[in-house]
Amino acid sequence: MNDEKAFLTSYRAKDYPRPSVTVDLVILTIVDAQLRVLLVKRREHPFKGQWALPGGFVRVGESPIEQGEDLDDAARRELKEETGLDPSRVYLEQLYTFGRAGRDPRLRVITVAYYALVRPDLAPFVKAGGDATEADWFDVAQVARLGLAFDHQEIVEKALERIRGKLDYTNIAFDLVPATFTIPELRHVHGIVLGKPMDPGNFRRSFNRWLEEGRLEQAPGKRITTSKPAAVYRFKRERD
Amino acid sequence: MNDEKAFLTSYRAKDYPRPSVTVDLVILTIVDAQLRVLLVKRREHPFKGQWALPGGFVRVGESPIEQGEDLDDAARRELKEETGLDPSRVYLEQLYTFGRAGRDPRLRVITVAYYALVRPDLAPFVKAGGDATEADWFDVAQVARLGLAFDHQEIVEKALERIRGKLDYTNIAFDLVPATFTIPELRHVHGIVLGKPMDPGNFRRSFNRWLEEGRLEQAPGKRITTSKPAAVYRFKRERD
DNA sequence: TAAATAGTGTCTATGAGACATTATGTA
DNA sequence: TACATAATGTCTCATAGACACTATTTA
Repeated sequence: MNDEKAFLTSYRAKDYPRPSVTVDLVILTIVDAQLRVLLVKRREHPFKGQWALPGGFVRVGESPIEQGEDLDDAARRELKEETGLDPSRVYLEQLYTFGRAGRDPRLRVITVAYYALVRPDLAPFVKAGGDATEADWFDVAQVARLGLAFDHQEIVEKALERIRGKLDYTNIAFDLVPATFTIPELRHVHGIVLGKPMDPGNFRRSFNRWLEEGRLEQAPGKRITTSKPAAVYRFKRERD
Repeated sequence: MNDEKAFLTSYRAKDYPRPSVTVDLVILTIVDAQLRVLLVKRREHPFKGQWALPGGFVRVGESPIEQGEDLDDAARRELKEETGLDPSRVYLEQLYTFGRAGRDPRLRVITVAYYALVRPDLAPFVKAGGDATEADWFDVAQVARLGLAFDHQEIVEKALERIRGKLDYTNIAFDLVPATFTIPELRHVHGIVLGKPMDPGNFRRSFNRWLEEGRLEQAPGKRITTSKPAAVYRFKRERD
């Protein structure tokens, strides 16, 4: 026990060079029938003037008992800072960690990337430019042309890969529609994310399975349309 | 451009507290019909004397042009150091990043976890205790009882979840059999990983599909057995 | 020839994809 | 009533699970 105390004080890991660690966020939503990602314009070098993923440094404490914030908390904090949204109302998941030497030309930065799914009815409330930075939603199909800063293009692609893979065996699609939605609306979302239209009949079949499984329930009301209105559903709130 | 230079020198991120970053490895193989993980006994506090995942600090450079090693390289280096195996002959994939404040009682440590699959014919060559540390292979079903150091139990569970999920839609099972193998042998591996025996007929059906897809090919020779010997196959070497 | 294991075949249920058809609400 | 879209139904094909059966090699 004395032994342990002695060790704790003599521990020298902090004498070795340490990297900076950031969280970067791939914040996605659907606007105008396009899958869009929130980007911020860099106001400083490097990559000044280019678009980048929102993100920031993980807060680290220097004492053993006050070590700073958890990674997930850092991601939630950044989400809140960049969008103004309540993190509890947004799906957030760790994506991958990018740490190539030289990915930041200044110094060694390792970034833990997260992706977030924002329901489109909340997207308009995202205060574009939270802390006076320019920010906007971009069609994910267009970001390659923008020439993103750092390795952020790669991070966006990894996020798309992930959500496309998880789309049909998880509930994540429900975080890309408003609180209530119709079958055709959800079908369109799937089509947009996967980049190809879904068959109405086949999609409905899957949808009905989800209903039977209890992941969904019918909601009161109907959509105001110019033809036959569709029934309205909602997601039964408990996360997978 | 002058502007940029000025910024690079004045950049102050290094004045903020930074975490230590490590890579930890969940190195798996199959020994005696059990899925086993390589653990090392800690020789220092904290958790002195307890079993832990092998791992180590990511090497970080302090100059912008010499920033240290990539994360994947750090994982490969640790793998080589801990097992003596050629990393090019081992399947290695980033798993998840664990960074809860307090997970290391000494100071803030964020660890990027990787998992590795070692072919069982290579496992005996793993020099248990590479750098004079005690090391051994443990049945994954038993590690919970050992009381692993840090949050390593959680990391192992995440690795198992990952490989179980990827088992039937990727080629990873081929990294848990010797270079040549029979259908029953591969079937046993699947059964061991998933924790339940596979049906011989059904498994063979899947196997034949992989053959048709060109992921496998028949190899010369047969197994020496006490009854009817099975045909021998090998994996067509190109990674998914 | 018996034992053991490799290897084959069959029946059923499930889900995906393609596509035709019917139903229902609005203008 | 016409139009638009929601909703249903059908056919085919691929795959998984359960399980019965045949074939082949060794001792």
